[in-house]
Amino acid sequence: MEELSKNFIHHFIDEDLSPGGRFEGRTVHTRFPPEPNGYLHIGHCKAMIIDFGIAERYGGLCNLRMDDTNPEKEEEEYVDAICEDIRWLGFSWDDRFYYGSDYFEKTYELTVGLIKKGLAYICELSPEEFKKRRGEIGVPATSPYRDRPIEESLDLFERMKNGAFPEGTMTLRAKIDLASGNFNMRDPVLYRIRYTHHHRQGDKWCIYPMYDLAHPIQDALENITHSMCSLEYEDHRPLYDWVIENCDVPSNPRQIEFARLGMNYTVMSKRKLRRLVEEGYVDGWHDPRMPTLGGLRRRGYTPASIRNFCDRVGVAKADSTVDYAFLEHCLREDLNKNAQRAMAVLRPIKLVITNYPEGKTENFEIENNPEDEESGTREIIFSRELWIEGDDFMVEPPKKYNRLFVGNEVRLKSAYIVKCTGYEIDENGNVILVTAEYDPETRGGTTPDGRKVRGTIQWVDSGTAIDAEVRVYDNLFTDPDPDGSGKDFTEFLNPNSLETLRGCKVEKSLETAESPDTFQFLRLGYFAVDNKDSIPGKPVFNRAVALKESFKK
RNA sequence: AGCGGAAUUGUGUAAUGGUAGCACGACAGACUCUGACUCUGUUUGUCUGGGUUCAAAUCCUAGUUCCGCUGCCA
Repeated sequence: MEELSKNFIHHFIDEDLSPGGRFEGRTVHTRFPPEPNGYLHIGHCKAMIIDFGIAERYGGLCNLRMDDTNPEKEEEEYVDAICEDIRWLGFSWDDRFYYGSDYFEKTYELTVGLIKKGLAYICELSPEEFKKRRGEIGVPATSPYRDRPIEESLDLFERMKNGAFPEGTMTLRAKIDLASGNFNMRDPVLYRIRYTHHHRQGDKWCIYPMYDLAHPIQDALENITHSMCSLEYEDHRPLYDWVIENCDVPSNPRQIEFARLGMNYTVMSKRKLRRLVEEGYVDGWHDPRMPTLGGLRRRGYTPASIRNFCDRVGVAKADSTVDYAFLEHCLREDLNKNAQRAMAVLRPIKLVITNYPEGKTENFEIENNPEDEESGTREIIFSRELWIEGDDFMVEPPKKYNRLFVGNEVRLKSAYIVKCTGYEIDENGNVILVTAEYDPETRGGTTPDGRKVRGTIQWVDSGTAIDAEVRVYDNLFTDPDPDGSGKDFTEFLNPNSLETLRGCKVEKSLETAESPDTFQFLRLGYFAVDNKDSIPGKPVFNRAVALKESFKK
């Protein structure tokens, strides 16, 4: 068996599986538990890589569970979107799809058991009152209700379930330790009253379990062995274990915490992403500048690139900020292998080949992806008048510039080698046209005489080119750490995060391309067609990675 | 202050007492029908002070810094 590198979770699991370990002889079983109150982002993908990945690595299973214990925030709309995003990434849960709310009945029963053991009681303190009694660091909390007789709590809990009391008037609390330094153990609330319609349970329930009660029970009922969650739940682990130990559940899952994904030039918290959407800084959850899976998809990120990224950033318990450039690297890697190429120019200027017959056209066959023979070829049309990229010509070229300037030869990709003979400028001094002569001996871009031509540029036939609108995206924030200064993160929004280029020219093949996934533009970077936004005849391109500066002085 | 965590190069992550490695970035060079990709090379790191040991990123100890918690959210 090959040696895979291990992270700290693997070490824990190996230990649990080894002879005498906690789960010796058991099948590893994990779960991915999104809360259906928003859309998934790349941070969730890291969690999926961990949850689904560990199951796969150990030959186990991973459940998908909608964590919907709070009726106030969760909506069905998100459930479908979440499933779709997970499928898009390529993870599969087969028939192991659950809702946390499916366990409400069982959770209620188990909780009654807790009360019977004298481990939970009905508390009539309001949130404000409890806050006053909660105590301080080193000062224990006080509770006038924790010695309530078991029978009385049992009765009140049942009536609470039956809707006898208004919201906020009582809760069920665990009887643990009012003096604990870990405030989560100071008789935490287990159930609260909410007369809110639940997206699946309707109005069946008016009491809802808290996460700290519901989650361990759900894990145990699903026979989860390893329950991975983010670092902020570390303080809750004693409570998680308390629930497992004291409820009559069939298994004893182990909670393991890891640091969530942080990336520079972005924000990841659902709350902040929601603000960006609701306050109109972006055009919805799927705006290509968003780190949501929907946004990344529209920006040209492939599932493979995102998964690979999340896999390679690793897992640890230290807070980390991963460089956005690494995500771009992972995309480039995938695109290089798999993306179909096409030629386009973003800031076009005209190139006239003066010794090429007027009215004549030629077809060239060009490979769709030089790294992938399976990708086939396509035809491109060549004529006397072409569009070329504005910065592929310079009046006064700096040293080492090997594209077009008067007297220099350059290769028009897959077509001919041309020599620049002149240019025209308008009244403002802008170059509006470049002239060149082609060498008929170099058809297909070859040099029969073996001469070296260093520059190769991209071009589009002017007679058949399609006018396109290209959107160029930059980071959403100007600061690598929008949260770091203590200021509101919206102060660092990048006003130039979206630039729309009109009058771009792209090759005709894009008009009929069946499913134009992703294209690479010569020397400039990679672009993706955003199918959702494209207007027939007017392809829209999104920049998928940062433009590489094409020439450095 | 109480409780719980964490510190390895610019960034992320390995090394679980035995050569501090890998990836990204940056820089330099080679190659190239994409100034892309690829390849080669370079630079920079164990938070600090003590201790144990033939040997410490790893174990002990005393500090420092950072993060999380004081919802009837998850």
